[in-house]
Amino acid sequence: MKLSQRGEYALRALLVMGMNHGPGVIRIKDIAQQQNIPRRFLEQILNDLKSAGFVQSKRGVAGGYRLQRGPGEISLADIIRHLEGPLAPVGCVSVNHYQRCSCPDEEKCAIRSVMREVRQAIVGVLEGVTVAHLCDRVRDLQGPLENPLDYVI
Amino acid sequence: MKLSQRGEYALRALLVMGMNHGPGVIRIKDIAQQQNIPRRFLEQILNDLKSAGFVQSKRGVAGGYRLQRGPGEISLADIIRHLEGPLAPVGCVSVNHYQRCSCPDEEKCAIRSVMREVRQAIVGVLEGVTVAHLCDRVRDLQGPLENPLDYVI
DNA sequence: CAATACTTGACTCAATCAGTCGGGATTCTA
DNA sequence: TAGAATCCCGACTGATTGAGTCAAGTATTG
Repeated sequence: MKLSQRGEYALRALLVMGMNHGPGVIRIKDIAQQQNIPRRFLEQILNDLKSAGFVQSKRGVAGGYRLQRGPGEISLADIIRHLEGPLAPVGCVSVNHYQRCSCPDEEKCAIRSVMREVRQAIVGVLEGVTVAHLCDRVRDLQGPLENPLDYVI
Repeated sequence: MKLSQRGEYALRALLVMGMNHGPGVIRIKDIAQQQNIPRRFLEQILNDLKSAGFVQSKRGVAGGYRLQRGPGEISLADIIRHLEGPLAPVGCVSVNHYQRCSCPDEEKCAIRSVMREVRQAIVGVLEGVTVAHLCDRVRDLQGPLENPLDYVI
């Protein structure tokens, strides 16, 4: 029940890209600085997000990254599933990555039935939140007083 | 967002002890056989559960393990917290094991606010289920037709 | 062409996971 | 009181994962 550092960095980076979504791109270096993420490591992560289709990149001098789809079309569930594997706490209740467990009778397993509820609870939250929602939250948390260019994530 | 093998074995073992709760004890060997758990590994796990106060043991010929507290007083949240650490997906939303993260401003962090919801969802389920509840579920899932001595977990 | 970015793959180092193993300490029973 | 059955304890291993680092390469623009 843990989000890795890698996963957290990815979310933060995607959020930055969400906040700045538009035709242009953002440099890795800027994201890294703004978010306190080791640059080399972030490179690796963005590369991964790219080959998974979450972001696209542009090389060369004015290069950088941007979201591939709109921020409203990327749910946290999608992202975390890609980065960390199944959301379910055990394989035997995972819908997308089901894996049989070693218990005598899965159908009658009480632990499984609880874990299914846990899974539902997690997925319920994470499916419902997109990068766009995250951006909204940032704006809410920020309050209307601050300079919109000064936002913090 | 994962329960380790160790954690799963522990839950299964505790459930067996819950189902057989009474003055007597159950042998490690029996639990291991019934639940398909490597015996040596289970020894290690039960030892841990013992020093954490979940179970007590009796040595010698008629030795074995039993729950220390009543099955209704042990929540899955307690058990999993002991075995796997924080239930929260990130340290910065953990109530019992808070840990600051590297984001610029935690109070205004949108990701954090989502993760707090995820934590709440998980904890909500796991705090509400005790070993006694698990036993009830076993009986429900089993149905009234079967021989009560034949139950399966 | 030079500077600036992204790209790719390999590499390290530490920690955690899932067990295994040997031998020791207790307790019951004959 | 011996011996068998049980739990107890610490060390050990081998594989995997986590968190980065690094070097050299490729594309783009001024």
